[in-house]
Amino acid sequence: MRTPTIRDVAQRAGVGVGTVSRVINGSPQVADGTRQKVLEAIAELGFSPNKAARQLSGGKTSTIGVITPFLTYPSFVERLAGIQDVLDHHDYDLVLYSIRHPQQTQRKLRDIGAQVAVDGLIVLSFLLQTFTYEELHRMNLKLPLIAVDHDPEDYYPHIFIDNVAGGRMATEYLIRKGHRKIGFVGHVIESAFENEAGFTSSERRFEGMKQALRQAGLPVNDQWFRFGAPNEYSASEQAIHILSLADRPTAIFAAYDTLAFGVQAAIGTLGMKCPDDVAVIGFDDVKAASYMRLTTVNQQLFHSGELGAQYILERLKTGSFKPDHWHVELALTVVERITA
Amino acid sequence: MRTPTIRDVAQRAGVGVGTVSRVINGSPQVADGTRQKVLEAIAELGFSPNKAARQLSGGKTSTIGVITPFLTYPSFVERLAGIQDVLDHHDYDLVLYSIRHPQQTQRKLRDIGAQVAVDGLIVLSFLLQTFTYEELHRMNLKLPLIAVDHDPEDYYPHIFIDNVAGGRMATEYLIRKGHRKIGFVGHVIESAFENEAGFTSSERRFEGMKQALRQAGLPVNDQWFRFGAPNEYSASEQAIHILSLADRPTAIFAAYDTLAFGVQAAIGTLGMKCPDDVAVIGFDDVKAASYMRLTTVNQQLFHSGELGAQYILERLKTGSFKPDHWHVELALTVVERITA
DNA sequence: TTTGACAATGGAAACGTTTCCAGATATACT
DNA sequence: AGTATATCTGGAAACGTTTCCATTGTCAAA
Repeated sequence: MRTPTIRDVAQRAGVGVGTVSRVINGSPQVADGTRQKVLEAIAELGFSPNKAARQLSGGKTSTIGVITPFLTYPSFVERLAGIQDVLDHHDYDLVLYSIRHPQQTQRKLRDIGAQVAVDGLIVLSFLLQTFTYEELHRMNLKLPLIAVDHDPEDYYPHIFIDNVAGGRMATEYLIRKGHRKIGFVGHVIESAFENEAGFTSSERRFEGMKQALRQAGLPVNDQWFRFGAPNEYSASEQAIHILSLADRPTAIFAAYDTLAFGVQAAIGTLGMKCPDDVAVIGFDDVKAASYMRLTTVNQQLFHSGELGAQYILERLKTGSFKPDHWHVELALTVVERITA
Repeated sequence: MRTPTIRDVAQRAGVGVGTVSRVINGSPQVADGTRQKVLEAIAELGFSPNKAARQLSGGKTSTIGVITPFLTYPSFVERLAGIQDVLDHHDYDLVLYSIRHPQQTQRKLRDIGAQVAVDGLIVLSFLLQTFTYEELHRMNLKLPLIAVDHDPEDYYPHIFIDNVAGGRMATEYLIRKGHRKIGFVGHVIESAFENEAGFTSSERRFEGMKQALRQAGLPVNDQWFRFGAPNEYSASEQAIHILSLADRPTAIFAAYDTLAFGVQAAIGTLGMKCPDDVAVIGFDDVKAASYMRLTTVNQQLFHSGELGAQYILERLKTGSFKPDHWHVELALTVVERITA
């Protein structure tokens, strides 16, 4: 048997299709008795409105797109979870776009806009070059857009953190703990993709660290700063290098928690003890960090996703972003656990 | 200016809409010259077919749904990445459904089917009760379905592993390494959700372990087996309990890598060394396992996602699943690193 | 030249909603 | 009773494709 349409419902309830549509969409313009009949018919037939038709006719998709570069970074996933969570509560679907090559970005965005497959777009932990945002803005893409974990320079609303300040906080924490010789393990910008995409949080955090060091009159020793690929393994290698130096730091700041885990592993490998011989502080406060007892800088990953979804839904409902929601900075806090 | 429609393209190219449609869909029934004209018009106008209209008319959505219970388990994410990867190469979109309460499952599935929002569904690491599958089957849901990491008892095609055998492999590996006293840290089925959902890989792996133990004539000591929440922290607590026993095991098998990380942490906390005092083996071979140098059982997470997507796409193209693709068991291998 | 077969093309109908306008009915006021 | 007003309802048009059928043009064989 065919899946029932709105017309079947109308017939069964003995009303017109318009009325059924009004009931479905919660219009107040329906008499209670009529609404009741329609609701019954809907239940009896197990009717559920066809999404495509709805979309074609009304222009609404009940779908939000999320566009992200790498799926597997744990921080991305936590943000995604936050988004999914609020979308789910509002009966919105979430479609996931993932960009592999930066060249795709333009085309993909244009396609998404043209196909009208989503009502709005969350640009997650992304990394459009600013000029792309500018172009987007110029080509007047109709799609509401919000950036999470990136700063599109006032072209679009965004939720972001101050990475430089975060780097300072982490460093100052270590200084307060009595450390004078502090190292850094970060992410080198190597691949064309990451570079073009503007993947600079590691750099910014490092910048903050240097500021704090200088301000405290502590040594800024280039030998203690190493940059590699963004995974535990590489971080571990960098850390081993640093810690094998004759004159080695007593604490290491890792640009991401993932890197901090690698540093911890390195400390074990070298037969040292973590808080005692070398302290470690990370950045992000990924879920695993709490289990690993890593002292780190919390940046409200999950919440950033929630907020992004919330704001864009609100934008969809009211027609515009609230002025306060154009430039939302999330607070950072040092979470003290056992590694520093 | 309005976004261009197929009609605009037709007009510009001086042909009929039917012809444009044929060009878009790669029909061979178009003369080369005509095709050329149409292609040019498309490029000039920046036309991109409207998805909703296409869907409504043709019944195809170019979208695959993925339905999963918990977004944040790292193993789910890796599978998802595999799916995303092949979908992307075939220009399919991926929409993510996430189920919070098992009661939703039925309704959600029915909705997804009725709304015709996706062409096919990948039931990921899920956990429908078997009876749900049976019901689904009975209600003759038109949607092609494939299960990844779960076994819907021949009602639907599925990609799965033999968890019992995996548990045996892990245990036998430890035995081969000379261990005689082996503990287990697993996942207790506590919440109604997980229970109904049939979340039994931990149990099955434990079953395999007991088999191996018995077969080798080794002690099956209930004191060495502990079950808790599926996170590092809980695992760490369980491990501390086990390792504080006067008569303690020399090796621990953790049901998931995540748990193994907790066990490793516990070992550190207790001032023991990992391979020497207590060996640890995990299960899953999550990305982080390699960085953590965890010895574990690899179950081809990413590949399972790829396969699921591949098979369902094939099903969409050919109209049916290949017989070989109804019951696909993925091979398991012990990956030897440093923790055991 | 005629016929038949076939390739290429145009365009109407159909897909299932929402929206808008017109009509019907009920209510309130004079 | 008559009129104005407000509420409720029915149904046609529109959304942008795909698909199918009819038509035209071309070529080969008779």
